[in-house]
Amino acid sequence: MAESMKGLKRSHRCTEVSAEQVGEVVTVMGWVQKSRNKGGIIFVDLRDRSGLLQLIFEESDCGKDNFEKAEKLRSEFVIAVVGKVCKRAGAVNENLKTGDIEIRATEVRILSEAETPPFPIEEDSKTKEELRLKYRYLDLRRPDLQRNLMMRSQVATLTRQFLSEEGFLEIETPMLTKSTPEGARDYLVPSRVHPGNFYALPQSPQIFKQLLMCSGYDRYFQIVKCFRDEDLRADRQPEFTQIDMELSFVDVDDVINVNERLLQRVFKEVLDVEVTLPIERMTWQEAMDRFGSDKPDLRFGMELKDVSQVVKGCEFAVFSGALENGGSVRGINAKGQGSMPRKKIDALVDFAKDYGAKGLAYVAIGEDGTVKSSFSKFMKDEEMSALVQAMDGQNGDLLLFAADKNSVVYDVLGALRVEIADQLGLRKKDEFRFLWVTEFPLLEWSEEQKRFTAMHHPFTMPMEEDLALLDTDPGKVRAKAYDIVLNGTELGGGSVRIFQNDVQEKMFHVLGFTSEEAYERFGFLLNAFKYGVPPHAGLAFGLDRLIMLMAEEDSIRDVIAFPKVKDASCLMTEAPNVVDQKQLSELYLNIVNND
RNA sequence: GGCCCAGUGGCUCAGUUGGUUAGAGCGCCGCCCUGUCACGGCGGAGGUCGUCGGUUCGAGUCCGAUCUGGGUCGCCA
Repeated sequence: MAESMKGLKRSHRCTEVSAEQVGEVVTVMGWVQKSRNKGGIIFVDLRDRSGLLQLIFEESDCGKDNFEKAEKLRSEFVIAVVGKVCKRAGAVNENLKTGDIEIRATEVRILSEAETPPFPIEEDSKTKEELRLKYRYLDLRRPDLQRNLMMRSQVATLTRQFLSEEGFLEIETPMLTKSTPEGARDYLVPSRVHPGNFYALPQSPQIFKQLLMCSGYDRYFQIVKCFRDEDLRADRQPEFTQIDMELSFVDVDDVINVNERLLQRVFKEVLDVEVTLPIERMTWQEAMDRFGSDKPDLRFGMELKDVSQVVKGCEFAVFSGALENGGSVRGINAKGQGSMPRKKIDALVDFAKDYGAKGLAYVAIGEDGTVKSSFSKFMKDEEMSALVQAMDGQNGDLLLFAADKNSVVYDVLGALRVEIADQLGLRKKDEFRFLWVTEFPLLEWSEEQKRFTAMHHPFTMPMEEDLALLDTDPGKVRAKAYDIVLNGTELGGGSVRIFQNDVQEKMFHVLGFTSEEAYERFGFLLNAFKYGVPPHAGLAFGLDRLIMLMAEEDSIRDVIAFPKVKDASCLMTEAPNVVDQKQLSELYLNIVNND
């Protein structure tokens, strides 16, 4: 028995009504948050995306029929109310933006009744995410998610504004495109017209945006969905959104400059947070040496120290063995954690093992200066004190050491550093520490494939001074690649692209592609480059991660309207799902029975 | 694919060393209440403890498997 809203027009959102309108008649529409029936007087909190507004019903104002309707109101009913804005006669509610006023209703219409929702529609929900995602349309009514999505919209709008002012053109690129099996796993779409052939959904518009540079569009951007068929994480979804851009006639500094100004604008306007420019920069090597990570969290210290020289020659086989195999021994100093219970230290050792460490050596320095260590029996006193001194170990500190090949040592200590900071509450969400990480290695050795693979992608320009190394020592070549890091999260990354055919061919050669293979995969790009290509460079932000950090959330699921769960399914729509045999046969596909 | 955590009325949880009719708060339903806003008062309904199997005289509680969700390693050019 839903009523029509005919003849009514919403005049204000809930919190758009203020004390300035006292005496005016307004029409508000929204959801019933809560009804408090006192008998002869009924209070109703009305909710819309702007917030809450109190309605008050008395029979003397609205008449018998309307009052009886008001008595029937339950949570989540959708109603329209006409009434007069009044100063509150009773106490002011300090918790509400509209806490000093109320609407004295003269007419109410029940536009839609509602069943009791399966979980409370409220801020800071305690309800299991599983249930919230099944009823996402109800979850999205909650104020925190509404705030997040409104913030997301604001950031997107500001980004468009800013980039447009900077001369960027927004250009769309195809969603149905060609698989390029280098990199992440593709989502595939079967072609009906070409039986047995497949489109791939883009992992990024990479090649298209480079072609747009070839075509003279100069500065391109796009806020665009990208797809990767890999396992999910708190900050990884199979479909996610990038702020993607590419610029012609530029080098590293130009890309960095325009993007840090974009970040500055967005953080100022959305959060009123000042981002001081220029944003700090650090080479990849320095980031690894100091933080054991290519995306260091600068909100706290606990930097890595290389103590290989200090422990050289000691009797501890773990240390000497690592050094003999070309590795290193490094440590971090967890200040003031010397009294950490053995159980917690053991948990850290287990944590380190997850990252490939065979173990974790520690030195706990008591408040009185006594040293407890997992390896003291292998160390002479003077060796131990030299080590403690090298780590700047004070009374009450906990020193943790990893000894292995460098990549493992970095991984272990980098992760440990973050874990301990988390335990100590050093990662404050309202503190924003940006960092550019530059000079990434161009290539990394794949043990699995027994060849070099591109660390960024195969079109990344090597640094000029390292070009010669491509022939002699490819692993040492640094790239004109850069990542923007915020609070230990990779927010985005990009590179200057190769635009010279000879360099590109050399790159493919190092990657182990024959020219034929390279042409088969990227021929249209290589051909395009033959007809005049400007030097160009670009960058892409992960919009979901950006909003997650700005909204101080722990998962990008909280800033995506309809996210997927861990196994990449959607709990609400139950996608993916089976399709009709008819649909399949049109695609010349058959149901594969794995049983 | 591996490891870790969780799964008890609609929601959030408690459930002692396995032992009679499984509890609480909120929500829900009914009645009452003209200034509430965590409204209040009285009354009421509602669960067999994710699922399957096992141990036991007896299992929410122990064991195994499995499902679901989360975190993470691998993976993510």
